[in-house]
Amino acid sequence: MLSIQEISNILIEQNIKPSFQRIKIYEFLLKNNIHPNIEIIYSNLSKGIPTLSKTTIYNTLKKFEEKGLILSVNIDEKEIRYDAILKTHGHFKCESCGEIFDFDYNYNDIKFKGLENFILTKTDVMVKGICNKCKLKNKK
Amino acid sequence: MLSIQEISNILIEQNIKPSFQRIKIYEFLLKNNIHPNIEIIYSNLSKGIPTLSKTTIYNTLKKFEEKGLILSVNIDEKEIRYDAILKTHGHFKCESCGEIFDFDYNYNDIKFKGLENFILTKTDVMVKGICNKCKLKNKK
DNA sequence: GTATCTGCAAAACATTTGCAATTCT
DNA sequence: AGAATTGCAAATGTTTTGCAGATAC
Repeated sequence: MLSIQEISNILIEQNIKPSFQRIKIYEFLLKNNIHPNIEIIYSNLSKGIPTLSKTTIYNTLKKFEEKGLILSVNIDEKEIRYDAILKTHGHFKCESCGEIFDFDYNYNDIKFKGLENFILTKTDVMVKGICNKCKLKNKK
Repeated sequence: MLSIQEISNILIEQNIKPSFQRIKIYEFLLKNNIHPNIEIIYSNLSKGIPTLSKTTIYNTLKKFEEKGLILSVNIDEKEIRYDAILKTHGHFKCESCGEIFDFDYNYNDIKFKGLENFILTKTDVMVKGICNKCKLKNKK
């Protein structure tokens, strides 16, 4: 796990001034690979930082995404979720329990027919369905 | 292009009572393959149906999606878009002009590693970037 | 001491809900 | 008449904006 100093250095490398709030938010994303929404980040961090505001979280996540430090995940119609894992992967949302799972796929396997001259900057494979746990639960 | 009668029959087949509003909304989606949001559907159809309310459009699209007649497209963080094309395809959003393009890909090319026992009900490949037209425009 | 960052309060939107009026059979 | 549909108005919930005070270099 990364130290505060290491996290701070990552922010500086990305041209983001490492404030206390920003370090804590990025640390939370790194430690909790749960594609959190603003609410989850807020309720977890505000315990330790009572003055933390949601506006700061919104501002921070927007800046992180602009700088390429994190990705927003749009699989949930209602709210934006965030992911600090930059390695290519897809997202599965279980429509029964609501949980979001990462899965691997091979980017080069996909032939994007019709986008030959386009510049592709972000790809996300979004899958919905029922996860194995819920599938077994519902069988009973 | 389908007649009102044919559209009506499609709705009946899907167990949807073919009201005037529903027929017009589905007809709009079929005729305009532009992944419209609620606002676009409303502003276009309310010319011909002055009493049409957005609530009805929301209700209708929700019902259409439940019954498998259309798909919601979530590539735009801000709002839901709708698509009457059910054939497997991906969506590309140009971050310069905002337009959404369909593209083809081969579903069977993708190996979903880690979802082996899951039930997959909906897959969408979402790509963002710059479309060719905007790419050329920006070069000047 | 000037830029930036933070956070409160209010605004802005998309979507949902409650409910009464309308329509259809 | 009875059931479903429509649509207005209000509520909800997420994200954005304006701005004043705090913080950092």
